Amino acid sequence: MATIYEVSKLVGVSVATVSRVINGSGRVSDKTRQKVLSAMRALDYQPNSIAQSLASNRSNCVGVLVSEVHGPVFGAMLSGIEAELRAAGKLTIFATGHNVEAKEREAIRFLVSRNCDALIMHVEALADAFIHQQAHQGPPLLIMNRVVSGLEDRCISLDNEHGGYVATNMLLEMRHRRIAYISGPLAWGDARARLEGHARALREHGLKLDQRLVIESNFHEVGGSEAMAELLRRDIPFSAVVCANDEMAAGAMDTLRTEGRSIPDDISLVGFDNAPLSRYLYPKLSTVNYPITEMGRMAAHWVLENVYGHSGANFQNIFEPTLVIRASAAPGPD
Amino acid sequence: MATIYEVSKLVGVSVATVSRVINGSGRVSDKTRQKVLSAMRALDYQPNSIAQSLASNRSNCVGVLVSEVHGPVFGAMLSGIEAELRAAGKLTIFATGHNVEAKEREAIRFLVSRNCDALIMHVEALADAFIHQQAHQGPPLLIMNRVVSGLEDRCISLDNEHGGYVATNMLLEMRHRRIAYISGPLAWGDARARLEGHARALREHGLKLDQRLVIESNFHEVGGSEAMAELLRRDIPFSAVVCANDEMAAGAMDTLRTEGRSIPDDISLVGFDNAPLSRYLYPKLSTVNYPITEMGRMAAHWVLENVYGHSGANFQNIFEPTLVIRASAAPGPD
DNA sequence: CATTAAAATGTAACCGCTTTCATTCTGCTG
DNA sequence: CAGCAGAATGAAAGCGGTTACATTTTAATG
Repeated sequence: MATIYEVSKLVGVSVATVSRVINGSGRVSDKTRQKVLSAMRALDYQPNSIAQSLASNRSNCVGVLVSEVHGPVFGAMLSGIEAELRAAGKLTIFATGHNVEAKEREAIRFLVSRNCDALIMHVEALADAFIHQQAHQGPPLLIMNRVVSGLEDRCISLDNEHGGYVATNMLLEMRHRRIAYISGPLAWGDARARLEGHARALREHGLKLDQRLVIESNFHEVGGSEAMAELLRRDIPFSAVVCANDEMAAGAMDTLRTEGRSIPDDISLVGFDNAPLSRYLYPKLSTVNYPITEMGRMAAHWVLENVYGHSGANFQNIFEPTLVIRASAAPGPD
Repeated sequence: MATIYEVSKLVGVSVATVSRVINGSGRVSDKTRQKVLSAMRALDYQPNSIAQSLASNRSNCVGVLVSEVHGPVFGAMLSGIEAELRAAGKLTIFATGHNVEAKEREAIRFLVSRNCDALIMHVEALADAFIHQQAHQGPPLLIMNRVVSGLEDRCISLDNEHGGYVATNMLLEMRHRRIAYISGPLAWGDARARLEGHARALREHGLKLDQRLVIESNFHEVGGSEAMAELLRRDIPFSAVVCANDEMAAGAMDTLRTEGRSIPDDISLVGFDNAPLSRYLYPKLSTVNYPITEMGRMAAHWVLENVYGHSGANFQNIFEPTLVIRASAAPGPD
């Protein structure tokens, strides 16, 4: 590979000048610029990005910490981030934390050791304190799907409460009155917020939350399946169920079918996330859209503006979920 | 961040010695090594990976080119690659090619410009010639899901023919005799191979391929849906359908349901890929497993051995697909 | 045409590490 | 104890760029 020296020699200018045309910095006469450019082309010259990074103290890469690469959420998020960054010539690097504190820590170390210029992280196991510390000593931080107090302006998240609200509200407007709820682990903020939204919707319709119709589960398919079995076992009438995510809804659907309940004729079902699987279930699942790709884009956007100095549009912290109406919910009994 | 100089100063040795203990290269007395290590700890020293790369001409990162980051296949592949590489302290970088030739080209340029030590690529639009060229001038190459002649030992792929064979064979053993086939674009090698496997299975059972029961589609859900509609329209009896991937199977399922055909009572259905969605369909889809995560792992493995000199296990080029039996296929008519 | 500010370009230090080669220590051997 | 091989360490030249600062050109002005 040609180096900047060979280019400078070929043109008969100093490397400084070549560097200037590469970076569009400093002033270079038009004539020289053209000569340099054509020499670069002639040699098929490509700046060595590592040398650039070392000299400029800019790696032009941003680290992304996710739980897993695959799976509906992270893939989409990474996808949004990468698309945006790549268009700006920045590199996306990533590491997985598997929702385990030690691994998340280690992943951060790994990404930081690669000198990323910014860090976008989706972590669940790490404590707020650690995040604060990291925010103060490491590269600029952005936190996804979580609100860390004191760092609100660095957090990009969904208005989960509102999501829970619209899900239940839709069922209420379909005249359902006895609505069960299968929740995620209430230790997690998002699960709590979704449930609160559910409760608020009920309140606003003059109903109160019946704790016997709320089951705390684990966001997984099997959990949803078991939770639904438990609900049926309790034998308290309900005509609709909100699940705090689509996976649990899939499990719940399975149980309902096994028990001979028809969806949505006997029981209406609503999920949350609008994960790809929700379109494949039968009947197709009504759910709450989680604009995770958009949120990834926004994160990348923030980085481009605040770290790389691109001027750009306004920053949006909180995203509003919207309803996705499909076949799994129908008007309830009068 | 502390530099190697500060460490060397603190210990009272030269940077060369510190470098030796960092890399475990050269000889260092045990006493000195200990002193250096504790100094590194004291200063919370972390080698600057960029400087290391520049000096050693090794970036310790490998590039992965995929079509998309999200989606069932690539996420899983990336996941396998990353897990393996990360365990070896290597960085995985990626770019998306969107199955468009120009973009795939550009993505390669991008990854190579980042000085990756190896390149793992899943490309569909690029011609063999270009791949050959790239193999000769760029970093070591590995090609996923495609067999490029002349570079067979660099290709990791599924035995698609065998996959097509086992899918159809299962149906034949269930006494189905009239089996339709919804194919992917026959311009693609994998789609062709799968169809060939199907044909061989038929032959081995003394049947011959009825072209009227074969439809070339596009690997997408809508395509599968339309293909199934077309099959029904042709009004040629069949009791089972093999779809060349799960997405088309999902579409086909939709159409069958709309047309009032019961699965598997009226029609048995088999997919291909064992994509996550296959578990969510109703009835759950019987399919052919595509061990893409394993294949990603293997790719990473090859790189670790052949580029980074790790000694390791044997290399496997061709992976065998296996049947995943679920509810969508049942014994056929006598 | 001399003067001068601005524009264009060059010089060279530096980014933080690796690695070659030279030098200094060790501990043995005869 | 001289002589010496091998182990341990150090000195310094890169790796390929960026950039502060110095220097030379250029063009405008009186």
